[in-house]
Amino acid sequence: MDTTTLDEFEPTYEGVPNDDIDISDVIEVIETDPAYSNQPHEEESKMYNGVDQHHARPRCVIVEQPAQKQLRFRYPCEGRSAGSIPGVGSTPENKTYPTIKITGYKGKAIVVVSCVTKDEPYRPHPHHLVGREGCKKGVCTVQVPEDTMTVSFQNLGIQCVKKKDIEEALKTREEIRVDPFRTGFSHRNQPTSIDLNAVRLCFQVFLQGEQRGRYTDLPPVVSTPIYDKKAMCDLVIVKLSDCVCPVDGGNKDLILLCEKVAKEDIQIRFFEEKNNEVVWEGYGEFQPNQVHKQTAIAFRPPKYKMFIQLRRPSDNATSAPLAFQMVSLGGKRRGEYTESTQNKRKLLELREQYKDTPMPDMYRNINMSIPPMQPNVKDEPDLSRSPFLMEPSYQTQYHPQISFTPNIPSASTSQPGQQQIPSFHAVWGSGPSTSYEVVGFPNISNITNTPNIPLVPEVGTTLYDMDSFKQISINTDDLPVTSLTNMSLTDLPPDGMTDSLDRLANNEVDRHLNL
Amino acid sequence: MDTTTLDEFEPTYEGVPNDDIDISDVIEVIETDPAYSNQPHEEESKMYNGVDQHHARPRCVIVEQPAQKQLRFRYPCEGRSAGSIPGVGSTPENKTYPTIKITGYKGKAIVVVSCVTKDEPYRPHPHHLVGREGCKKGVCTVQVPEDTMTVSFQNLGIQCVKKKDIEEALKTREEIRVDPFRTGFSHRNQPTSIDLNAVRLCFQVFLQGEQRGRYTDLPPVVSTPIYDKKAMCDLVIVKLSDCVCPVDGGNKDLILLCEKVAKEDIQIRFFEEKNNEVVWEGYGEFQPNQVHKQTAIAFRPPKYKMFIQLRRPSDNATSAPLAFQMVSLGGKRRGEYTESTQNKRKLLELREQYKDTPMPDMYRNINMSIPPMQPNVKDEPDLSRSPFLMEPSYQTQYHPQISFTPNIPSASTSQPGQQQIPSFHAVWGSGPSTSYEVVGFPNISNITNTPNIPLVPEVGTTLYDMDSFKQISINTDDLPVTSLTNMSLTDLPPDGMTDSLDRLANNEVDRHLNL
DNA sequence: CTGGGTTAAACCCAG
DNA sequence: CTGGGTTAAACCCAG
Repeated sequence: MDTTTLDEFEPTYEGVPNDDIDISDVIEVIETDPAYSNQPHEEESKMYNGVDQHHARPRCVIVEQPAQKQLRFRYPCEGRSAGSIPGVGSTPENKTYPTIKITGYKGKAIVVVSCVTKDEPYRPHPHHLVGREGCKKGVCTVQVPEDTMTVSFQNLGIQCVKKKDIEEALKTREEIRVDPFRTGFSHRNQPTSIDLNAVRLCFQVFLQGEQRGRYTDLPPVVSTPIYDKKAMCDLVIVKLSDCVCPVDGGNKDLILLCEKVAKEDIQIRFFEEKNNEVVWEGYGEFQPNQVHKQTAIAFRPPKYKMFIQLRRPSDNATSAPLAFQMVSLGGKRRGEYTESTQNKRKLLELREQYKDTPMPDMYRNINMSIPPMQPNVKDEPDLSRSPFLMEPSYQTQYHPQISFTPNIPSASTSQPGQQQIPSFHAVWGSGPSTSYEVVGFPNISNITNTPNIPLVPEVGTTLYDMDSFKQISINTDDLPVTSLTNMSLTDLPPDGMTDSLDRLANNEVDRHLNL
Repeated sequence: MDTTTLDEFEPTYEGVPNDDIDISDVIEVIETDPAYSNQPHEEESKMYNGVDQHHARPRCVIVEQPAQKQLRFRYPCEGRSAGSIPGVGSTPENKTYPTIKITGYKGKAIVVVSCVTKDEPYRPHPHHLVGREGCKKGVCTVQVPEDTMTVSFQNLGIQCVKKKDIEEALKTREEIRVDPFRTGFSHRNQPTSIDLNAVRLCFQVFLQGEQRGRYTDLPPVVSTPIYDKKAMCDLVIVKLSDCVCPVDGGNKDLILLCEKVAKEDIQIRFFEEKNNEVVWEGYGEFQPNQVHKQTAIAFRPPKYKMFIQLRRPSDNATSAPLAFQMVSLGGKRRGEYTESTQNKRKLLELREQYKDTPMPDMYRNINMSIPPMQPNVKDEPDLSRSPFLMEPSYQTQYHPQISFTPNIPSASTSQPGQQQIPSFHAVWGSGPSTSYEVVGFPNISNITNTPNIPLVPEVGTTLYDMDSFKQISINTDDLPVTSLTNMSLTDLPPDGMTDSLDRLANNEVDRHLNL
């Protein structure tokens, strides 16, 4: 192995970067080492100073990766510090920074940090590392403290070059001979091939050999990619115009405000979970041109789609499933009828009331008439043209709730798994019918024994009067039930279940103020 | 008066710009004329060639002003033509261009067009005029056809300089001595003082004197300002999340998508017109930070506010008005009750049906109980804390429609007064009551004579069944009317009245495709 | 000074 | 080639 004399290297006190190191000299190691490559350096360990060379080969290990998207790259023209790359695990209370540790060696060492391209081969990246300490000509050179053999880079910013300056920046890099993977600098001539929104940190460690001033290099190590926060922002729903919609998606677009998205690369995913498993998902319908200025999307919620099959409880046998789409009556002739919906609050109350009563899953045990559909029903049958639509029997009396949960990152920390998940509610529309969602419940009489309906209901009991009335109509079957079909969930104020999303729909745009 | 020899001036055939004119020489006129100023040139007319100097002083008149915001200024780096400024009156069918005419003179003349600042004094503006013909060094020089003495500038684009290049651009302008109002070029040192988003065209006309090659200048004329289309765009509502809301504004924000607006300088105005007069207006409530990325606004619709007073028809005497705010019952305790609304379609039908029946204005002749409010009611009484709120008598049975009209510029032309005005509907909420909006109508029996209500209404007649049922309940007064109070207008599909806005809410985001 | 929103400058796609 | 949307670069405000 070659070692290199680093004449000017004058170690300062431990742990403090040495601004006097001339990178070119450190780089000499690389330049003059014919065996240098990306492969493990098999022979090297034996000559390291102070190493137990039989138990551990000296290595550079990244013990704290840089955060991926926490830092905005800054242009030189912004005339300011470029900030500090935090560590992945950094929190406001416990800040961390990208950190490396040299294992299998104790003694003098120098680290040179530079930007390389995100993708292999890891070419020198024109962006500059800047910071209070050790940064010169876009690379950062620090002496490793001998007690810990660990360096935490507390002030490493990324100063991005503009396209026009790529060539110049790479020329500089070539001059100081920082090309960790020996890829050369030919990419300087295809400036557009370089992704300016992502870099990796590359750590090159130089160990002092037996003679003071002579150094040997370890294989370079690259970090996980770092993305420019400005370009690659997290997906964030800032606000939603509505937090309820009919099960068939309705005939009105919703509007979602969001952080910058690319109109050709964005979806709105609705999903339903049960016991932590996704039991249903659907996507908001919109064309790329419905993405407004990259920050808002007008879309139609998905239809809640399901299948129908026979099932025999004794042996769990099932028939082949048929696609089955529930539509509100309003869907029959678009624009013709009111979209009637069901009182969610009441349903929840009923559920709560009967939650200990053994009964089949509400999602299946329903009093529903099934039209004689063809076995090979298309995935999305155009029910508006179905002959069965005119069948009264097709008018469903099924009114469960579904909820799905847009992914809302919590405000300040981006810890996965700690997200606040407001829910969005689809509501079952209903046409005229004489039975209702409560048909799935036993003991229906329990909630229909309120025979005295005040003609002018007292304020504060309105809802209950309505329910009573409804039950009566269900049981007596002598009143047109159109009276039941117009409770609008969209008019419902938030309750416990919709509260978080309602906040989103009403206040979340202010979050920048409140953080 | 001085005249100037324009040695190199070789007139080409009429009406065609002469690229060979050296502007500097034309400008000599200005430079060497000590009397030159912004004031009218009193003495000049007598010496013009071919002029009836007793009847008209030669003048340059702008016969077609440039369009104000139709052209995007282009940077040199965009490497392309900068387009053509249309005339104010330009339409796709009949394109016009900025045009000047020289009156009171017939003969050889040259026009020099350059950009000056929007505000007085009209200093040379660094932006360049570019175009196919006659444009050099940022100014345009054209020979005036002698037959018409009119020049229409069919290809005049504005190439904007970037801030850094202001100084250089003004230096060039100084070199060619184009400074129509003799303001000098000192503003070159305060580049930030120059508004780069607006210019005026300045026309300087030089008349050929008796001797060929000798020219005299007319007072410079400036056009109306031209704004960079990119910077100063028209206010456009692209989409609205909802086209109905409760009269009290509701408890849900609406979202409006728009073209770029400044968050500190934008309002959402709601207004109601009657016979072309604005009878009510209100503003959407939002904070500047509710403006999302300059292109969307989350806001709360205004409350529809009114006053109450006594009026004696015989002499038109009126009492002092009291402020009166109608609220839906849902407003009483937020989150407590459903926001009940009224079936707008039916109301419209009723109106249509009775439109020829003499009756008082629906907006006043209503069966409404008024709580004993204090004379000095605040403008926006906090009704949620009012003791009267608990009074059943306060529950209004008043259900008119109000509509107001967001200002939607028509797509391609910006002709004032030719706008398509979709309407937005506020709906009156209602609590339980035994009478309804129809109380204002005579002959109520006319619409209640449908005694046979099918128990299972036929599909397609649902709405009518509902109406029949409702009327019955109104007349028999023996059914709880909660059944009536839950027809959600927000669930209503568009009808004729809401159609245009509904299209806005659903499709307008696509308009870029369809134009 | 920082984070981060907004504007000005460049770039580039679709018709 | 155009109009006009989008990205990259600069600028700048508020805490």
